[in-house]
Amino acid sequence: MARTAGSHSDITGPRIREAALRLFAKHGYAAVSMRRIASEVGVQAGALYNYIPDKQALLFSLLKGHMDELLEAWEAEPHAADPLARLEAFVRFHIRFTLRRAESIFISYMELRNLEPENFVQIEALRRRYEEVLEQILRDGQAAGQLSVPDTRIAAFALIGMLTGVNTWYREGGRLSEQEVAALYWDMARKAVGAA
Amino acid sequence: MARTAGSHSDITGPRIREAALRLFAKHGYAAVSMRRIASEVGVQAGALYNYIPDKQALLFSLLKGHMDELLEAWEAEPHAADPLARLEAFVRFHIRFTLRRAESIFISYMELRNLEPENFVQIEALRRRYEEVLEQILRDGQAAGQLSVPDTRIAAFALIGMLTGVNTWYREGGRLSEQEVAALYWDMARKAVGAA
DNA sequence: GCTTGATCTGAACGCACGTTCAGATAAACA
DNA sequence: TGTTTATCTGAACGTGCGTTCAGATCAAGC
Repeated sequence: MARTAGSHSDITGPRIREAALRLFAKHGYAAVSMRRIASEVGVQAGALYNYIPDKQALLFSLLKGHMDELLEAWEAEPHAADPLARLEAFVRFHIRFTLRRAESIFISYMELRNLEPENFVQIEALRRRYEEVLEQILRDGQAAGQLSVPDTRIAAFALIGMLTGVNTWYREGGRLSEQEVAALYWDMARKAVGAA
Repeated sequence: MARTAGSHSDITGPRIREAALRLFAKHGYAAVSMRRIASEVGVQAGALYNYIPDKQALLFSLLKGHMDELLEAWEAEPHAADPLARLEAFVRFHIRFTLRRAESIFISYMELRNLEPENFVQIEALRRRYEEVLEQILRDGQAAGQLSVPDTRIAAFALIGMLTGVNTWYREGGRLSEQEVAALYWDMARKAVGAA
């Protein structure tokens, strides 16, 4: 669907990001050409440069946008005072986010290595902040005697790895609903950290 | 280190695979050129084609080799009859393998999407066979009343995700040894599946 | 209805890609 | 020592890459 010249700024901008996200997730950053993204949007490659300085900035913007959205969405979540309740909220939140933003989650793990150093450190810092959220919950729960893990830092990594793994097998319309998956993972996560 | 003409077949072959493995793991398949691999080996790009038909076959060969080694290494492991003991052996085996073959593990998750369809299905089948090993252990353990998971298939995915995640943070010479890491993960894995 | 300015086209830039192959080289064997 | 042959070089092939830019196009504001 070729686009004629004129003003489509409000449409084209978001569509570039959507197409890039989808294609990067499917084929990888390095394997996707600007021409391919442009053709998906229905535009010539040159037109992309009205919206982004270069390909690297496009990748960074996608990852930064994703991490910001992730952290903001967690902040917007109702915060229980009780550590165990907060852990359950975190697990369910993470599963939900992982399933609904599968492509973003995917590329923010896969494409870190394709970020230029100064972009990498920014994304890495945001990721650490998210991991820190979980670790703090575990520390609080441990202090409250509600759970027991050998090492809160490692436990945080282990839980996030376990939860994020859901997008290697989950397919919409499969045998389990999002709620059922969340319940299964919460059951295992709760036990893994030694909570009642 | 430029190589002069003549016979270095026994050296060059393995070195191509080692260089490709390292570079693919670091930068990704699509981002690594044949010239770059060749230069790492100390040879011109054309010389690679004495050893591999093309770039895709090189990737496939690395992934196939890795999966074969993984499955064979598990078979070679002493097999306890007791399901819980076998689960512990599997966890420790998987951690050990993940840490020692970090690059292979990494690309066999990351580069699946860069395999051509007929290559993909082969690797995918091997991966499923490995997952099936774990699921069978969980089923046996469940039948023996030694553990309790809500769904053996999902539990297998969750455990593998949790264990494999170790290579996102583990660095040799860090604060924990391989044995300590394995002990921590086994503690969490055991609890996660509701074993005593 | 005309002008302005944002938006897009289409061609071009230099460069690097995967792959091929004739010819140079040196190790292995007679 | 001379010959053979596996191995590697170096140049070339067509292709596609990210990016630039002059000029065409059209929506919006006067």
